Amino acid sequence: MESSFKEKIYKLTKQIPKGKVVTYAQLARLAGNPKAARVVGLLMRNNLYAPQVPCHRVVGADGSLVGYSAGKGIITKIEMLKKERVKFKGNKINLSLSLWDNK
DNA sequence: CCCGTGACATCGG
DNA sequence: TCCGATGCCACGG
Repeated sequence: MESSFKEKIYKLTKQIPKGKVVTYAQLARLAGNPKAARVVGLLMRNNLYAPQVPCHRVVGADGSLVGYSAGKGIITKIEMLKKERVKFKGNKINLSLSLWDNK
C-alpha cells in the first residue's frame, strides 16, 4: 500500500495520545517529508479528513499555537489542550513535557 | 504540466 | 524581542 502523504498524516494525527502534542514539522517528517510541514496544515485547514482527527494537538515548531479554523480559532485550540493536561509555558506549550514521542 | 494556495520553518534587520 | 520576507512542498483545478 503506497499511502499518499496526506494519508500518512491522517493516520499519524489520529494516533496522537491524549495530553500530548506534535509539531507540523515532526508530523511531516514521520510521513517522510521533513520539508512538508506546510502541507500538513494545509490538509487540515482545507479538508479535515475526519472528525476523529485531533488536529488541535498539532502545534508550531516552538510550541506556539498556530492555525485552527474551528470555533474561536486559536482560543478554542488552547482551551482544548488545557483540558488534555497539556503543560503551557506562558502563551506556548512546554514541549519538553507534552511533545509526543511517537515510539 | 503549470499555477495558486497555505493551520510552517528559519533567517535577517 | 518582534516583524517581514523567503524557501519548501503536496494538493486541486
